[in-house]
Amino acid sequence: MAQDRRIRKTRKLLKQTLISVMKEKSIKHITVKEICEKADINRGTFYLHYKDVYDMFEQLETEFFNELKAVLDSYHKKSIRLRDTHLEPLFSFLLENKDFCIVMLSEHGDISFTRQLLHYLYERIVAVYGKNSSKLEHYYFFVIYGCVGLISNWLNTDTKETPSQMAELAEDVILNGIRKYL
Amino acid sequence: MAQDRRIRKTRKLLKQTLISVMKEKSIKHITVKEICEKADINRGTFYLHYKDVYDMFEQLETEFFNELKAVLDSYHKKSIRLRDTHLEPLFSFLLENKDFCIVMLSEHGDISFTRQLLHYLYERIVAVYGKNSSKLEHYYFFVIYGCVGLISNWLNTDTKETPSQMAELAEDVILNGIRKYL
DNA sequence: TCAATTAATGAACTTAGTGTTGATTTTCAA
DNA sequence: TTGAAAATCAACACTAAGTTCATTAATTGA
Repeated sequence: MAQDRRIRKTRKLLKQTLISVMKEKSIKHITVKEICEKADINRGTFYLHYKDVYDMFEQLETEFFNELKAVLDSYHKKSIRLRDTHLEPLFSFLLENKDFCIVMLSEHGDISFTRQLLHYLYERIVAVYGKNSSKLEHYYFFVIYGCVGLISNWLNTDTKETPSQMAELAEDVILNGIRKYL
Repeated sequence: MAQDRRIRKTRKLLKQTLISVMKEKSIKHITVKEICEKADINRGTFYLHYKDVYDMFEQLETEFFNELKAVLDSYHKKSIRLRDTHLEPLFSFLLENKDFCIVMLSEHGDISFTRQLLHYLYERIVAVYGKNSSKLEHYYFFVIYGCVGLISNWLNTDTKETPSQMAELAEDVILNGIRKYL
């Protein structure tokens, strides 16, 4: 964490402004000039912290995934069930960062956020179940993309379910499919 | 389809060039200038056809999804099985457009392609199984994202399986989950 | 094959955002 | 309170965007 209060305040303000602007328009049409004007921060100051809009975007991502990793690691081995060790804390963390996640996963976001989330889930599932056949690999991809779909739909329908309910639902569909619901 | 041969040739060349450049770098860093130089086409000519790089990108997408829709509609009701009526023709069409799909779904692509593909699959699944509870809605999102995951992994691992094999695999994991494979 | 039409080119131009610099002011931590 | 460092401000050169218009080349259909 940055020591100097000025640095903390500047970065926080720029971050809030970027997320706020992303609610209205796509990351690809956002300029450094616009962010700085809305944040009322000198454009030169922006360049003291970030190379460009995408560099800033990536730094926010990195921050987010480091936090996520720290949270999930703390749940290590307290229980045997997937839903307790991985799914429930995952959904809880996403709920805490709801606004951020919604814009990042939306059509205004960048493909790299979704891909990093997928990559992260992939690492987790391989760590738990190992890496065997190419067929199993296909299933892993199905499941991790599927979870991102669940997450996206959950966040965009006012998170009516609790993280715990979502974890149960996710575990069920991962393991048993949707046959019984059709 | 455009009548004038000059128009057809110009657009085809620009399309090939864009896809080729996207193999090396992300859409967000590609300029009109670069495309035109690589295609050896006057920059002014580009603006006769497209507003900007993203407008071009969107037009290619639209073309692609119109074709996909036409293909899938032709399989209507020939069989009762999901894998025959939807999955097999879907995988076949994607295989035919492999190069295009790989770059569009890659980290060099734009989020809008993935989202349009998801949107399209969503419409299909709702058409087949209807729209009931919010719980079922969650499952739909799980399944359609899951399919995109399967597609992405399949295309990026040299499409070792046939479209028919992928259709069977997809149907199985959608309906029954992955319990038996762990 | 010819004539009318229309697409593509080339050059010029304005506009807008980028990224950097250096001097100056403000804020911070110790 | 003071020295250090962050933020500001104005100025700068640079690059790509997007438009205009006169000119050249290619196409279609009669």
